[in-house]
This record gives sequence, C-alpha cells and structure tokens, in this order.
Amino acid sequence: MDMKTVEQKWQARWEKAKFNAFDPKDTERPKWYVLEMFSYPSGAKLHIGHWYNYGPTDSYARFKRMQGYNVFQPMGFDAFGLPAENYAIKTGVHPKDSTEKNIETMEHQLRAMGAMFDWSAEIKTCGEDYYKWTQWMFLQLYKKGLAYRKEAPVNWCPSCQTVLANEQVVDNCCERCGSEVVRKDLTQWFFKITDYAEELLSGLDTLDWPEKTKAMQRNWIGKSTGCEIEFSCESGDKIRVFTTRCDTVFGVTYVVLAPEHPLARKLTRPEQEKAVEDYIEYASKANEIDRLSTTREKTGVFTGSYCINPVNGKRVPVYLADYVLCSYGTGAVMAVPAHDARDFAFAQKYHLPVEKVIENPDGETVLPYCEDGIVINSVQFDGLRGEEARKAIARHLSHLGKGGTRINYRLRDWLISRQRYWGAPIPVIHCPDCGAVPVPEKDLPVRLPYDVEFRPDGKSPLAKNEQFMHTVCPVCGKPALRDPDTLDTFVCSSWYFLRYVDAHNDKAPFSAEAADRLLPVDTYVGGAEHACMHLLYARFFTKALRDMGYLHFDEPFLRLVHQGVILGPDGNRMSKSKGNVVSPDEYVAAYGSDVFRLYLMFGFSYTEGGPWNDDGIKAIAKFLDRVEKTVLSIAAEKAGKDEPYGPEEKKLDYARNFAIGRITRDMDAFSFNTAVARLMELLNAVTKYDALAVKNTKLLKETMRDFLLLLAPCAPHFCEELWEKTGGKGFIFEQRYPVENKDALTLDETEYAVQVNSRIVCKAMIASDLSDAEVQEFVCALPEVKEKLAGRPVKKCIVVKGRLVNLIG
RNA sequence: GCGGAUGUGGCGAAAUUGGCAGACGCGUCGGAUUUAGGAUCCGAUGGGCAACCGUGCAGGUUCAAAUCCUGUCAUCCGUACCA
Repeated sequence: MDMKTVEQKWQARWEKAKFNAFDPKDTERPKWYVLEMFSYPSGAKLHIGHWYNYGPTDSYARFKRMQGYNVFQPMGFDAFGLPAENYAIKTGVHPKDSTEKNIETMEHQLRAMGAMFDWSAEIKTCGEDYYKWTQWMFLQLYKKGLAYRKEAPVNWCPSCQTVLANEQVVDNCCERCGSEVVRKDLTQWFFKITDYAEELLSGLDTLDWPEKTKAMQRNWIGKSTGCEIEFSCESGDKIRVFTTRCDTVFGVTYVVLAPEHPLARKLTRPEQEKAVEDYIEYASKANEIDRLSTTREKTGVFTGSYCINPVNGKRVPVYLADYVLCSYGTGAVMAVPAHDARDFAFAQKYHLPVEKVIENPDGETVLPYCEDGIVINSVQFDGLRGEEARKAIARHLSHLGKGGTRINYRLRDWLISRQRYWGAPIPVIHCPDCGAVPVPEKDLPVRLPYDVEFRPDGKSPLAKNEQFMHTVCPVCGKPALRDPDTLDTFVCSSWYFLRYVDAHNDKAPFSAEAADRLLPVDTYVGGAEHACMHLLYARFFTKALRDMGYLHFDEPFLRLVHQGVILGPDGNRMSKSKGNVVSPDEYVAAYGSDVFRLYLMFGFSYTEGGPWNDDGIKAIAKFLDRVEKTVLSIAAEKAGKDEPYGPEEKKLDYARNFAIGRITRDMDAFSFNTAVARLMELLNAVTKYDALAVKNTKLLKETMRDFLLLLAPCAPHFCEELWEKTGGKGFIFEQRYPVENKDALTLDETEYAVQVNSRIVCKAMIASDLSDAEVQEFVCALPEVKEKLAGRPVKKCIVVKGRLVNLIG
C-alpha cells in the first residue's frame, strides 16, 4: 500500500466531512473529552516525545469514538514564553514572527500525523483573542481577592534578567540557563493559591490520577498540623512560632528567627548590632553559596534579647539563624535541642542548654531524641504521650491565650509577574492617586505592542515602550502608567482546556452551555514533569472559577495519564548536545505515520517509555503487509454459508472474542503494547484457520471484519483504505467497535496444569462442566499422577477453575 | 536525609492481580522457496546432558509468590534545613 497517498487521501476526506470535529448538535452520544497537553511551538520539528504523546492517545480517542462517544479532542499552542524571547535576543527575530512561523510548521506536521484533532477549536495563547481572556481571568481573580501585590524576595536569574517561580529554580539554579539564582526584592503580583490548599489536597482523593503524581502534589502542598505559640519579648514584641511538636514546649531553651524576620532588627540590642548586621548580610548572600549540602554547618547570631516561654515563664534567648526559613510557618521557631536534630546541632555549636522533656518508652533516650515518647519535666503534662500530649498542651496554650492548634502548608502563593516581553500584559494601571487599578473589562485586551526593545537590562521590556506605558487612570482620568510586567505563561495554560470548548466566543472566555456540555476533561494525557506546576495551577483556576459561578465541577481532569519518556538509543535523555536525538521524520517518510504510531504503541510500555530502538519497526510494517494480504484475500473469497461449526470454528470464534475483550480492556487502560500483541495473535489465528481446506467462510469474513475494526484506531488511514477496498460503506470510524460475545468464550474443555504437591506433573484437557470433586477424580486417574502419588492418599485438593489442579498427597 | 517508583531471556516487553513465568515481537538457529542476495512461508528458541534451576540479593507467609511481608543492594524520578 502506498501509505503517503493513502494518508493524504483520508486526511482530506476526514477534513472535508468535518469528521474530526466534535458535533455539538449530537446529544445522543455521550461526550468524551480527550485532551493532550498542548505544545510549545519551538523551532524544531515534532520530536518523538510529541508523537509518543499524541499518536497513541489519538488511538485511544478514536477507540472511544468507535465505542459510541461524541469525542472532543482539540489541539493548540502554548505560544508565549521565554524561548521565543531568548531566541529573539540572540538572533533579532521578533518573538511574534518566529512563533507564528513555528506554529505553522508544527500545525502542518500535526495534521500530517492524521490524529483526530478538532482543528476548529484550535487556540494559540499568544493570540489577542486568547490573551484577552487570560487577562480577564486575572481580573476575576483580582475581584475575588485572589490576586494581590506585595514586595517579596524573589528568585532572580542574573543571566535571563528575570524573576523565576520557585518551581523554575532547580538546585538553586535557573531551570533554563543554569545560572545561579540570586535573591532580589521586587513588588510582584501573586495568586493566592494557598487559599485553596486544603481543597487542592483533599480533592486529590477523588481523582483517577497516577498515585505518584498525587503523592507529589501532596508533598508540594505539605500540610502539617501543629500549634502556634506566642513568646512575649521584654520589649513588648511578640514572637509567634509554629511547631508540630508542642509536646516538647517545656524543653525550649532558645527561640530562633529567620534573618529576614520583621522583628530581627527590632529585637537587636545595641551591643549586638554589628554582629547581627553582619549576619543578616551574610545570610542574604547565603543563596549564592552552596546551600545544597545538608551537612552545612548551622550558623546564627544572638540578638541580645530574651523572650518568655508561656508555659513555664522561662526566659530564653532570641537568636537569628538561616536554618529557619522566612517563608515557612511564621518565620520563627522555638528551639528544643533535646528533641530536634537541627536545634541540637545549633545548641552544641553555640553552647546553649539542652533540656530533656521526652523519654523513649522502649529503651535508652539518646539525644537528640526526635520520636514521640513520654512527656517528662513538664509538670501537669508528665506521663502523657505523643498526640495525646500535644492535644492537652495545645488546649492549655489556648486557655492561656498564647496560641493553639494551627494547620500550616508548605505551598506558597503563586508568583505570576514576569519582567518579560513575550507574555500577556498584566491588565493593571498604576495611578499616582488611585494606586493599582484594574483595567476595565471593556478595555481588554491590553495589547502587547510589537515594537519593543527586549534586550535584557533588568527592566521589563514593556517599561521602555512609552506608547504602551502612558495611559490614563480608569478611575480619575489622570495620566497613569501601565503595569510593565507580563503574566507567567502558566497562567495561560491554566485555563486553555476551558477555552477549547468555546474557542471562538468573543463575548466570554466560554459560554456556560459549552462548559456544561463538554467539561470536565475525561482523559488528560501529558508528561509527568508538570505535576506540581501546570496540574496544580489548573486545578486552582477551576476551583476559583467554580466559586465565582462560572463552572459547576470541582476538578478539571478526571483521569490523568502520563506517557513515559522515549530516551535516546544510548539510554540518555535525547538532547542535541549528546547527539542522540532521533527524529520521527525519516521513519514516517519511510514507513508512513500509521506504522510509526503503531510501533510506538507496540514497542514500549506506554507509561514507562524507554530507550529508542528501531528493531521492531520493520516488524510492524510486515504485520500491516500481512494484514493487507489476508484481508484482501479473504474479502475476495466467495461468500459462503455459516458452516461447518466444529472445533476449528469454535477455536477461531474464541480467539476473535478473546481478542475483542482484551483489546477493549487494554485500550481503556492505555496498555497499547498488549493490545497490539492481541491483534497479532488474532491475525495468527485467522491465518491458521484460513489455511484449512474446509472453512466456514461467513465466520472467517466476520472475524476479519472485526479484526479490521479492532485495528482501526491504531492504524487509521490504513484501515480506512482496507475498509473501502473491501466494500465498507462510509468511514470505518462510523462503525461500532466490536463487543465480545461471552458465549464464544465458554469452552467445552480447557487445559489444566496438573500439580502433585505443588509441582507440575502434566497438562490435561478437562471438561468445563465438571465439579471440583469430579476434576479431582479425573486427574487422579491420570497415569502421571498415579505414578507421582505412588499410592498415597490425597490429603487436599485445590482446583482453580479452568487453570490448575493441585493434589497434596 | 525524606517521598515515590523500577529491577523478569541476547533485546523490547507480557503475566487474567496469589495459580502453568517469559504472551506478542525483535534477534538467533534450522528448513522450504530462490541462480544468488533480499523478501516470503514453516519450525525451534530461558538455562542445564539430566534430576532440576530460574523474575536484583537474603529470609518469611502460603498447597501455590515476579506478585504479599521483613531486611538488603542497585538504578531512576521528585524534593531539599518545612520546625
């Protein structure tokens, strides 16, 4: 078969019939929203990763379609972002121009894959008709109190000249360029994702997602239940600390503030001023030194001040130390060196007292003892243990008015400002009188100007564009300046799945009807690297929009599947620098897109991936050749009667229905490699039967028809062609996916493994309708069994229906 | 350190969830066809002459373990002083 011609032929026909588009008028069939993570339009062509994500998932979508679902499978481009801007800085090619060109190329390639993408819903996040609504989203979150501005120490990449999200910092280095990240204070916009911490955590339990991904989100959210305790200072200031171990509060021997803590300087006594200033200076540079070492020595400085432990009135010194993080909890901790490894190390170094208040119930108490144990030296709480002690002490603190139970999350608010050009401008105007004023919705979009100087110098490129910057305040009408920053591209991708459902709506981001009809996403497929970013942000958006009344569901992605990573042939991640990049193009040119897709499905365990190896690709081409030959030769046979129906026919019918059942299950489970294996088995069974002298032609033709239908989602062009050639009407994808006939799966007899004392003695065909006792009787009569038993009585007999008999003698 | 996974033939991988380990395919070997090569078709293929031995390693539970439990090693991913 000339695959190139066949592919073009069917792609054109599908296109013409609008066959790939979701049909909103069809209310008969239930909807099924299959979504693959959209791609960033890079300069390179589609790589194996794209193919591996989109090819097999498209087969899944087609399978759902044949099962009778009204499938919606859109595609688009996550088109804003750093790479285009970096490319522009390097080459002078404007991001808009390079991005549009790349989109064109990629779109062309994606279409050539032959996937069932509904291009009528295509979106490009850099288009005005899209980012207008991204800005609208910002405004809604702002209205809802979920967007706010604050001065905050941010991660600054000196090379990219931009702020990075925590998630974009890897090993204290910039995720993109590898430069070391430094700290810088800037006024930034944030989304208050922490307001949803609890629901983002609890909602995970309802999701059909990989456990690993859920675990990562749980860790990222990092809920811990503990206690907040107030230590009063002699100055009158109050230090609030967070602890999960309030059962150790009687063992506090000092209190530590993060160097950036607001009280740090205030509590410093004059005689300590120099030491403290030096330390704060040192700590501010701490990011620049190697913080990765967990064995890094604890450092700190005494402020000269003391505070009072509310439970026992003890006066304890206040230290600054950078092992306490400003951004977690209250930025201050009570130090209990006897029962915390870090406090212990610090106390040793600075010769601070260690007071034991917990005893190991199961042996010697070696300090620092950090497990739960029995409370001692704590007056009325002595003898209590673990959780019980914590509850009692928390209650006590609450009575004292000095604290109480508190839940703390590791999750931080999402920093969304970027001092970058290629993104959606933040729709805010800064007025000297009115302050930060949101742009009225009617004035959206705030257009991203084309002419800008984006060579980095630490300022937002937009800040240098006078025309863009100068405007009037929407409240008072006086001259005012626009916000020069753009939104993190993750903001764009946090709601794209919502836009798809109503991609051309110019009145709203999406209509309520469209959202109700298609959302949430039923099956979402993409890389695992987004576990704590995109997948969390999209959930946050969904919940926030729900609370504003725009959506009527809680979770955007009901089921999530991560495809594995295809590595280079050398087992390493593919990269230009390693020179191990394998391009799909040559294979697609040589074998066609169906063969390439089918090989991706067959050669790897989908969620595992693995090193690229093209040994099997010829085998797939051979398999399809065999299919073609067999299908055409069987189709050419004269239609016959539905007879005979003997053991051979029964066998073929069994193989057919077995395959139907298993393939259906495998496709649903994204177990594509086994689905293809089952197809191969069925073809083998058909070939074998076809070679017989006497055949039931009707059964044979029906089996072949089923086979073609089963194969269709995995080799769409190829099967359409054969469908047409063998007289099929319409598109093969209009046909119903075969459903197994359970009757054909009940056999008169099956092969049992016969064991004596758990060792296999022989195999035996045993009738299916025998009772366990009859099976035992049957196998006991077998000569091999008699020999092994050697006259001993059978003490016990285990029968596993249809599989195995085990005689214990 | 913590969290999560993975470990099965020469190779990619299966295993109905505790029931015949290695489905399906690659590769290899043998045969048919062919002037030859290629292609195609048929057969064999975990190891061992064998009894038997085999799912990283060592134990355990069970009539029965790749699968469950305990310990251990290796690799990968995530995370980084989270109080």
